[in-house]
Amino acid sequence: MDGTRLDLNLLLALEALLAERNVTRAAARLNLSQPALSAQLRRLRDIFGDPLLVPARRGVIPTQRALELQAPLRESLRALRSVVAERVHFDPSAAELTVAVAASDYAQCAMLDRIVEIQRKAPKLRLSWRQLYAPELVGQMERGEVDLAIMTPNTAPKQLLTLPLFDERYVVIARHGHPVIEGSIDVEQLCALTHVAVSPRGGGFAGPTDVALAAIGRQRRVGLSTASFLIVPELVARSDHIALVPERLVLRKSRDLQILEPPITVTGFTLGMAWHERSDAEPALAWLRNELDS
DNA sequence: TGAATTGGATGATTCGGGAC
DNA sequence: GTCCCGAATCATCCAATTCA
Repeated sequence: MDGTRLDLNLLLALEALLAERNVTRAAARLNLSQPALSAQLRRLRDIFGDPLLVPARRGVIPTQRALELQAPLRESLRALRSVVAERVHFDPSAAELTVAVAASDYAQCAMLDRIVEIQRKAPKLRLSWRQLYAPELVGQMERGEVDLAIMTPNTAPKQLLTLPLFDERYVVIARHGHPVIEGSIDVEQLCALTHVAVSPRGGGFAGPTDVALAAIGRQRRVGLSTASFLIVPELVARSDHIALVPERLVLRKSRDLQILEPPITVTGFTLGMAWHERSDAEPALAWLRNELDS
């Protein structure tokens, strides 16, 4: 390899090519024309003495050498971006930008206080919430359609960087004046009453509650499945149904609902953030992540 | 300061492979 | 066989940089 001919732009080109696996899209990502990036790829091949990316059915696929380069290249560029970013001062009070955040409606609800505080500190910051769909998240972030995702880190795509924010637990909710439930609930009542369940993708009737019940040889009846978390407290408040929901969803709902300790152990979850390496050193996004984590 | 070099853009073309 | 897509290449031009 002839290292004297290597410049940073070529490494950025290789990074984009490895991420997109398509010369045309990688060129668009770098704001270059396809022939210009093709020429950079030619120089990279010349320098590394390896084809690096070879034509495939759709786009290009990396050679073994290119795959070996991918991780160290990512780390090196990340370090370089950090060095540059440290010198850029971000002023939240004056910053005018729009940040796209993917999250479930529960996650939006859970982060409400922090969002209000962030918008107080950065009044010109516009947050664009969009529905979280994990399988498309990496592509959305690579295309710049999503800057940050609020999700459980263990379900985040492996290509993304993650940071846990807080642990969440489940509580049982029932309406005040419920004919059966008053102040507490036992396993018999939990299994006898009709539940409202959330299935973000729609149509599902099983969740962590069913896993916990199955572990003790019991089951429940889900009478209503909804794709939205936010509607569940309202449904429970207006019916004799009950629900197991993340605690932060109903923290301010005790006037309308009884919030009860579950009679079984339902495994909670960790809510966190996920973001793409390309925005890791972005000062505004780094500031936002730091605020969400505070 | 002007020539040489470098890198990128544009437009056109070729080539290979897949879909129909 | 034809069409489409994507990669690669070529010719030409332009702007920025380097160097004598």
